[in-house]
Amino acid sequence: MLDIRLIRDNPDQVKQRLAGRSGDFASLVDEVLAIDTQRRAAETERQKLQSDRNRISKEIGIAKKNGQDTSAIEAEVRGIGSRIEEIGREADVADARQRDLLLSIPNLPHEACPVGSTAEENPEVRVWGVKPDFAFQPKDHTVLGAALGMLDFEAGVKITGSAFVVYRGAGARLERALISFLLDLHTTQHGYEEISPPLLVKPECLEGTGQLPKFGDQVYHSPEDNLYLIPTAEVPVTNLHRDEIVPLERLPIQYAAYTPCFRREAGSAGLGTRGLIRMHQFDKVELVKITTPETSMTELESLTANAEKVLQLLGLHYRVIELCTGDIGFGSAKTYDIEVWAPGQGTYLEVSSCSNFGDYQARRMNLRYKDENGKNRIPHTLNGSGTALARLFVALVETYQQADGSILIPEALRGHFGSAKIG
RNA sequence: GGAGAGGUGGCUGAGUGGUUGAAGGCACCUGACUCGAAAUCAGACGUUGUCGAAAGGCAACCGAGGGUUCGAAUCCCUCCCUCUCCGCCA
Repeated sequence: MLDIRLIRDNPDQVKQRLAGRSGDFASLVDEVLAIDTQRRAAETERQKLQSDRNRISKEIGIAKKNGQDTSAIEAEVRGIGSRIEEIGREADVADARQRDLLLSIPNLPHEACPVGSTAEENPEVRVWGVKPDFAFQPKDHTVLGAALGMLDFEAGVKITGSAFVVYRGAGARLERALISFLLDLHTTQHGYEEISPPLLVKPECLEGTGQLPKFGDQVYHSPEDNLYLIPTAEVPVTNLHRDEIVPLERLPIQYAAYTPCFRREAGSAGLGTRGLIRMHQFDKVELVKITTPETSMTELESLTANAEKVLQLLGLHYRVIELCTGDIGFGSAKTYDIEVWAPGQGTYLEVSSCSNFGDYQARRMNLRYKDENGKNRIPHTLNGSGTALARLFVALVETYQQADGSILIPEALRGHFGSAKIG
C-alpha cells in the first residue's frame, strides 16, 4: 500500500504516476485525501478528550484517597466518556475506510518502468539463443506427452476437473527432476535459502502480498477454516517476516521455495489454452528477496539473471521483456517477464515474472528493518519465478523432441533425471 | 476432541482497579575509569498515531475483540495461540 504521507504531500505526483496504469485511480486518491482529513480531525478530538478524561480521573483518585465527595466531578467525566465513544466511532470508521481505500490503490510504477498502455508496448530487453531448427514438423507437448505416457489429461479431468493433469511415468519423473535441479541451482549457486512452506495461509498473508482484497475470486478458499490455498509461494514466503523488524545484517534475505500453486483462473476458462499452459494447479520454484531500498533495483537484475540461468543451463531459447506501466501487476513497481520458446506451440511462453515491489508489500504486512542509525525503515520486497514448471516442461519436451518421437534430456538435467533420453 | 496451566517490552520476569508504558534482571547503545579490554559506576534504551516549523506535547498499545467503571495489564464475556497430560492419527 502507498504511504498516506506521500499521497497527502504530493497528490498530483501520485495521480500522475498512477495514470500510466490501466484503470482510473485519481478519484480513489481524492477519496483517500478526504477521508484522511476527516480521520485526523476526529482522531485529534478524541485524543484531546481522552487526555481530559485521564487528567480528571487521576484527580478523582486523589480526591477519593482524601475522603472527599467526587460525585459531581464523576458525572462530568461520564459526559466526556460518551463524547469519546461518539467521536471515537467516527475516527474508527474513517480509519477502516482509509485502509480499505489504500489497499485498493495499486503501487506506483517506478520511474524506470517504460510507459505504455498494453502488452504490445512491452519492450524486448534481450534475447538468448535462437529458435531451434527441425528437419520435421515439431509436435505439441500434448501429443508427445500422450505418446510417451507422460501426461494424462483425461485422468486429471476424471479425478478433479478440467485444467488439472496427472503426470505419470517419465513425465512425473521429469517434473521431479526439474524441481530438484532448480532448487539445487538456486541454493548452491545463487545463495538462496530453501524454504518449504505451508500451502494453506491466513487471509492476512494474502492481504500482505496484495492478492486480497481485490483478487479474492482468483484464490481457492476453505471457509470452515478461513484458509486459502496459495496461488504462489510468494505469499507464504514473503509473509515469513510479516510484523517483524529485521536487523540490517540479515539483509538481503534470499529464499527459494518449491510449491504447487493453485489458481481459480476465474473468467479465463475456455480461453483456448491447450495442454499444460494454463492449469488450476501447477508447480513452481519461486525466488523471494527482501532488501534495502537502496539495493532493490540491482537485486532485481540479479534475481532475473538467476531465473535466466535456468533456461541457459537447459539450452532453451528465450527472451526477456519488460512490462510497461499499463501491463505491470497490481503491487509491482517494475517487472521483467522471461518468455521461453516452445516450438510445438510456435510461441513464447511466460515462465517467469520478476518484480520489484518497492515498499508496497512490506508496508501492507508491517515489515520493517533497523537501519544503521537504529531507525525503523520499510524494506523492499522482490520475487520472481525461478521458474514455473509446467511451461518449462512444455518448452523442454518440445525443444528436445527427436524425429523418432523420443525426447533428449539436456546434459545439465541428466544427473537429476537419471538418464539421457525418454522413449 | 477432552482436562489443566499460561500468553506482559529484544529476551527474562514482577505487577495491589487509581500519577504503571509498566519494577527487577539480561542484552544492546553512550559516557566515566583504563594504554586498551574486562569489571565497576552513571545515563540512555518499545511501537504506532496525532498536534507542532522545531523543541517537544498528547493519545493508544500488556495475545485479539467486546463489556463493567469516573478510571482496566489488573474484574467479566467471547475467540485465538502456546505448553503439559489423555484420546486420535501419517
